[in-house]
Amino acid sequence: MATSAKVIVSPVCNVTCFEQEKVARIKAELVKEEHLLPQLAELYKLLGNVTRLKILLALAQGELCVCDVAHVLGITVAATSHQLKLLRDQGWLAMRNDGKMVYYRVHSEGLLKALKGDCCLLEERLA
Amino acid sequence: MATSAKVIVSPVCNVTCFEQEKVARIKAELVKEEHLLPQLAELYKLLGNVTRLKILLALAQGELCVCDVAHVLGITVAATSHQLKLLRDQGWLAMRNDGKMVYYRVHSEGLLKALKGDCCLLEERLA
DNA sequence: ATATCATTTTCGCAAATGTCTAAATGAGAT
DNA sequence: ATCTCATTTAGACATTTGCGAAAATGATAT
Repeated sequence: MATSAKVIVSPVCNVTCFEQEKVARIKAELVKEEHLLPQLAELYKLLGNVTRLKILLALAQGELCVCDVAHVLGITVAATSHQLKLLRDQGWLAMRNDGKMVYYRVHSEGLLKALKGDCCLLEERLA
Repeated sequence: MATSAKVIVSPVCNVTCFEQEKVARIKAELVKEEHLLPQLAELYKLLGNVTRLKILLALAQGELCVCDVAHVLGITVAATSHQLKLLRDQGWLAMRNDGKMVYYRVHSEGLLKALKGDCCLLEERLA
C-alpha cells in the first residue's frame, strides 16, 4: 500500500506525489550527477548506431583510409566521411593526412574497453 | 604513401579500394561480431537520452511509482510511462503492481555498473 | 454499478538522424 | 595552370524520436 502523502510538489504537472521527501532527496542526488548526463547521453547517442559501431570495431584493428572504411561498411564515401566526422568531433577518433588520403584511427583505448565491457553485459543477459 | 592496389571490391560503390585484402580481412572479422551490434546499438540508443539516464539513476536508489518518477523528472506522467516502458521492454527495468500503483525498479545491476564505467571513461577524458 | 484515480496507449507534431546525390575543397600529377 | 582523384560539405528526403494532450485501461472504493 502506498504511503499517502499526496502533496503536489511540482507546479508543472498537477499529479499527486506520494513520497514527497523521497522525491526531493532523489532530485537532490540527481543534481549532483546531472552535469555529466548530457555528455554521457551524447556518447551513447554516438554509439547507438550500427554503422558507427562497425567503424570503431574496424579501426580497432588499425588505421584505415576513408574509402576503405566505406568498403568495409558498404555505404557511400560521403556517408562514411560524415560518420567519421561525428566520431572525430567528440574526440574518439584521430586522423592523419598522407597526400590526398586521410587515415583514421581510434584515439581512445578506453572507449574500446568500454565497448567490450558493454558487450559482455549483453552477453551475460542472454544467459 | 598509399599502397596502390586500386581494385573495385564492391559493386555498390564504385570507388577505389586501396588495401583490398585488409578490407576483406576486417569485413570477415566484423561478420563474427555483427550479430551483437544491433542489440548493442539498441542498448546505446536507449541510454542516449538524458531523461532515461535520469530514470536509471533515480531507480538506482530504490523502486519508485510512476508519478514519483515523473516528479523527479519534471515531465508528464504519460511521457514518463512511455520511457519506463522502453526501458522495461528491453529488460532493464522490472515492475511490481500494488493496487493501482505500479512500482519500477532496476532489473540489472550490471547495467548500473556499465553506466558507472562509462561515466569514468568520460571523466578521465576530461583530465 | 459507478466513481475515482494511477497508469498506459494513441495521436499528432516538432526536432533530430542516416543516407544519398551533387557540388566544393585540397593535394598530387601532367 | 590544368587535370585527377580522395575527401568533405551542402542539400534533400525518408525515418526515427521525444513529448504533450486526450482517450483508454485497470484496479480500488463507495
